[in-house]
Amino acid sequence: MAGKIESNKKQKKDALLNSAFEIFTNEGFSKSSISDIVKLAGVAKGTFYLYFTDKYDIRNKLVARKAGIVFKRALEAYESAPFTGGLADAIIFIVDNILDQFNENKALLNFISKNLSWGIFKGAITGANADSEVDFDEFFEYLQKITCIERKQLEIILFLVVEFVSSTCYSSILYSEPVPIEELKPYIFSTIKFIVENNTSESTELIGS
Amino acid sequence: MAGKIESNKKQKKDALLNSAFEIFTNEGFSKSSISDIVKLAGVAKGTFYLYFTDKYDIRNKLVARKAGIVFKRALEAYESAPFTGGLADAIIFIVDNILDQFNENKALLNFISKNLSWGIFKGAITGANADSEVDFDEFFEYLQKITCIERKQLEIILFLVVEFVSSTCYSSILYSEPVPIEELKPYIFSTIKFIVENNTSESTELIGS
Amino acid sequence: MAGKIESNKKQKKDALLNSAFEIFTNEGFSKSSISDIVKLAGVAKGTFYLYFTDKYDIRNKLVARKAGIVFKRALEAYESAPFTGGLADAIIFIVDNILDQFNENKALLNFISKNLSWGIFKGAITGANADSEVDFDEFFEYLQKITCIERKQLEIILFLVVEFVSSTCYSSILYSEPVPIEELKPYIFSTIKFIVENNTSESTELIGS
Amino acid sequence: MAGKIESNKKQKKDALLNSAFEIFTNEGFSKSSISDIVKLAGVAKGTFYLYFTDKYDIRNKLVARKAGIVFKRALEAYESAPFTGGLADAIIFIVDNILDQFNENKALLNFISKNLSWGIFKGAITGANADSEVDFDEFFEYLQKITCIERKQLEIILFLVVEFVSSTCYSSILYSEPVPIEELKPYIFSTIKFIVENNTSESTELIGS
DNA sequence: TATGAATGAGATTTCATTCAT
DNA sequence: AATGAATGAAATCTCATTCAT
Repeated sequence: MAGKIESNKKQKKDALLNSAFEIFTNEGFSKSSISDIVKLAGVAKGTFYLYFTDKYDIRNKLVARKAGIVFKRALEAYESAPFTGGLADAIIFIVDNILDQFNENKALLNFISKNLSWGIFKGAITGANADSEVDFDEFFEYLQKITCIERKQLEIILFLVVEFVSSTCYSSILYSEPVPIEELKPYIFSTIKFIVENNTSESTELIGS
Repeated sequence: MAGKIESNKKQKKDALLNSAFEIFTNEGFSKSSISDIVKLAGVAKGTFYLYFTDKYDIRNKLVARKAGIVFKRALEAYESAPFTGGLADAIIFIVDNILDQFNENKALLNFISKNLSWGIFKGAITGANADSEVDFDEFFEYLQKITCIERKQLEIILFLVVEFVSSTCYSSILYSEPVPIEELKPYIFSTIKFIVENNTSESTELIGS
Repeated sequence: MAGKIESNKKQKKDALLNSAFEIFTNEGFSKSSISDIVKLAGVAKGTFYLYFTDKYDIRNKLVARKAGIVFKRALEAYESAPFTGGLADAIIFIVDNILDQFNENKALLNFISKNLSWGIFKGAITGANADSEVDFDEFFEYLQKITCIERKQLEIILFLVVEFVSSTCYSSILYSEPVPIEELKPYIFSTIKFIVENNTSESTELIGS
Repeated sequence: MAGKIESNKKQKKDALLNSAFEIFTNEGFSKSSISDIVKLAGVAKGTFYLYFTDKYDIRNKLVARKAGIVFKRALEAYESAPFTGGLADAIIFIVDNILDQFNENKALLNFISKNLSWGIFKGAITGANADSEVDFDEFFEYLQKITCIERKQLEIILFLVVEFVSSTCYSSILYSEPVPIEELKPYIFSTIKFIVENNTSESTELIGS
């Protein structure tokens, strides 16, 4: 019984999140209204305020959730691939997978890249956010363990990579500007390789890979 | 005196642009209203609509104008400096100057980086936009001439650099995340150097420098 | 009590309709504002938009409703009168009653005749409009049954009468132009008599009257 | 020289009248603005106020002018036709011609019938209005002379005919409701014949026709 | 929990009119 | 006579938020 109520609650919340994503990507955030979202979700206006404090709240939870899903998929692909190579190659593998996902789902790219900042990314990392699909903290510790790179250095590297990739892929995938993504990939990958290898000791290797 | 009317018009338009910048940076774009802007500018509400179609219009014109000013200053500093070095060093010089400007004026950074995309950047390049302070087209041709790099290649390089710098400096300067800008600069500069040199023939040098 | 909410809604809508009529007839349609209407109705501005899409919407609903009331009253008078005579006399009786109503309430005449067209009249006939006080469809079928005139013929006759009466009574009642209504009535009635009798078989009589 | 200035003035005024007609018929009176009119006319806003006091003023002058043109044409056709018959037939001839003109130019019908009232019609009759193309006064005296009907009687007859025709032809020509104009004409004409003949002595004939 | 009618501040936008040139 | 930039009151319409049910 309680479970049914629980799942019913989850259902409404999910309906709101899905509707919000639909509206945000179609109309743009500033032109989206809570009225639109609840109408599409098929719930009453008041219900919105039971789960979210305002438009910004639902957006942030949505970004973390969507980014998490993308990231989780890429990680799963990486883990199930017969993989050998250093940290740089591992990151490139993951980035490549993410770029492909975005290429398939441009609305998603548009939404995430317009709203994902390093701040939200780090916020998601804390693991406090229940809406995120991944525990970034775990992933971080995992990376530290297998690369033997100190936390701060690792954070800088990831920061540079994340910012570089997200900002360049945006206009390339969505508008083929200045060139289509397939043409841009070599530049992106070689730069990632440089960023990673130039900032880690030469001997760094993925332990256990 | 037809000139008097013209100068009066320019004055009104400038007052609106300046006020809009003030309001946008203090209140944030979505919380800024046209009412606020005209009040601060000291003009009537209807006057706003003589010069701009809506809030988005004035924002875009403002971004191009402000970005142009920053860029122009950096270029002037570069040109008046006793400079020797390759293209990479030239770009690094300019980027360094821009980062310093942003560090001094964080509101400006916040405003520009939230709204400047490669699209707007390229839009500004066409020179069609009368609100821009620089003719990027000229600059582009100038670069081509002195570097002997073909247009497309040059565009990709600039794209990578612009996106990389603008996305990384944002959280570093404004929030010191993941590290303060001075600590991040070495990473940024080495990456720029890599991007430029890895994508140009080794012999590329700034002619006449 | 769901009924309480329903009756509350009806109350608000009625308040808006009544206020709109008041404002429209006093100020004229184009000088009436939604602000004025809601102020008089004692509801919030937003409430207006819960029930009507704009000024035109409330006007059309108002015309149908008011015209329906006038018509209904005339019909009731006709039905409760000890009446003998043909179709022409029946219509004249009804028209006479309507003219008297308008003569008593010139604001109503002004409002209706400026906005009532055969289109709206026919629209009201469909019965789709819930704001109309009469089911014109029923009335139409009723007329057909008792007069044995085919639908199309009946429609033309009514059209001619309605247009003739509404257009002539307007300036006569409101401005006594070219002559006061009492002086004009003989002309109107004899013309109605001609229109009806000239376009129906001589034997047409109201069955059951 | 003075003539040139005079004609220049007339040119501007005409441009304004023509543009106003264009805008009124396309956008509807209430949605037409003086801005739109002057833009289409290619004159400055201030110029409008040199010739007209406001939107209503230009509309009324326009109605009188347009109605006058239509009427004048019908009269000319009547005068140049080899005509025999009574007053009723003469009026029917003129009405028929007007209906044909309206059928050819529905925007004109829409504009005139929405704005022509007996008041404006009579106002036009005074001949004071320089924008009217006809001197209705003359026409009226002419009619009196040849029909020997007293002024008041004549006015009532014309009033009934004008209102009857204008209100019925509107929805018939524009919307074919309740039937197309060609199908409605017999009803209109027979009613006109009735109105005229029933209200004049039997011997009334057009003298000199 | 869930609803959705009601709110009303406030945002955007229009436009007749003026007046210095 | 002609212009058109400027005005600013006033209109329309939106929408986050509340609260009685």
